[in-house]
Amino acid sequence: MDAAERLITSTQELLWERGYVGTSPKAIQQRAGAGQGSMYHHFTGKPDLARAAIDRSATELRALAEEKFAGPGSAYDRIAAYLRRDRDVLRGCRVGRLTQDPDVVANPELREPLEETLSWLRGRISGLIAEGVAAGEFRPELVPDDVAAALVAVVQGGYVLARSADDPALFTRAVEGALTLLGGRR
Amino acid sequence: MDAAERLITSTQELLWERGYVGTSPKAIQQRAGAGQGSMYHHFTGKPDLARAAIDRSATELRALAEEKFAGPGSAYDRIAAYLRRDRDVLRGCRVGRLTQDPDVVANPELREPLEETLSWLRGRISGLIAEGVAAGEFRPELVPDDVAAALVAVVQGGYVLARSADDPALFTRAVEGALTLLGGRR
DNA sequence: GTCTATAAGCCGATAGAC
DNA sequence: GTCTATCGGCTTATAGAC
Repeated sequence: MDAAERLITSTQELLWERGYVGTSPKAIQQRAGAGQGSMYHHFTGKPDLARAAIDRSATELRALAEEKFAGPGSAYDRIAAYLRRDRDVLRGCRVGRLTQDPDVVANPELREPLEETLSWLRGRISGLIAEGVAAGEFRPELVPDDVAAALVAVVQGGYVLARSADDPALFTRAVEGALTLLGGRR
Repeated sequence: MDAAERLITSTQELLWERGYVGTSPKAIQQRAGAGQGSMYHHFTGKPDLARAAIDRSATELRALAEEKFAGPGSAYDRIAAYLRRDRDVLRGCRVGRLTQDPDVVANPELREPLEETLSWLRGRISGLIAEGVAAGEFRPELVPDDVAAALVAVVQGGYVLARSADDPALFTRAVEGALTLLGGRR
């Protein structure tokens, strides 16, 4: 693994753990085992490197989600598989957490991959809801885009609850509550 | 308003805007119009002042929520009133956002008010769900604690969605989706 | 109570040698 | 490509005068 690559993965880790404001070039360099010169040779600065790292994390997240969305079973089954997928809950969401970073949200270059990822997620789930409604699996009054937003929000908010109490079980509670509300094969 | 008071409210604002890691004593002092000496006279340091500010924000949040929970109408009505209450959505949650701050979560003194607040919120909503189930207003299979966690998560996650897209409407989508799923007076 | 002075170290970056 | 040197400014205090 070359230096540029190590810088990106180290930045991914630090952004996940400490956010953008809490991550310094120095910390990135130390974790990557690279010097100042190396970092500023490969990237124009902290925002440039962060963008590369966020893009990488976004791609990883989509792949993990798609694995469940494309799995077997009914629309409900696939949504449930996504919501219940193995997560290191107390670490939070590698993409969603950056939403709380003022310097990320204020910078269109850095916010773009966040918006794209969460938008894709909503769209993917919305399609499954529509599919389930058409199949008579879900109540017909469900508005796919709204329900999808609610489900994505439950995941993001589940992390918040879990971290506030230092207890992953609260994430599970929120997800199970949402699945009961969704109520498949009524 | 004396200096100690101005320091607390300034810290509340900055924690809300920039989080704990992103808020420096210097920035607090400038916003409060107070000097170094003043701040370190009234508080032992940044964590001490932050704790006072977080306690204050937590109290404010509970009061705003209780206003809706204690309002008129059925259980569904009161939950809907809470979920739909006026919010400056793009600012995020003054309490929930601190959950993403590694230095807050790592410090039991700072995490405590977060846990208490979100726990109280879940408990309050759980009680309303149980009330609604008993009244035949909600489906009997709803598990109050789980549904309450899901609804609190929708609010916290709604902020995430809205901030990711710089669009408050996504918060509204998530909340309306959740209310449809909850489906009062079935 | 509030002020100013001082501190060691980090922040994000640039410059130029190798 | 990577290294070291240097930069002005910020960080989180502490000390002591007023």
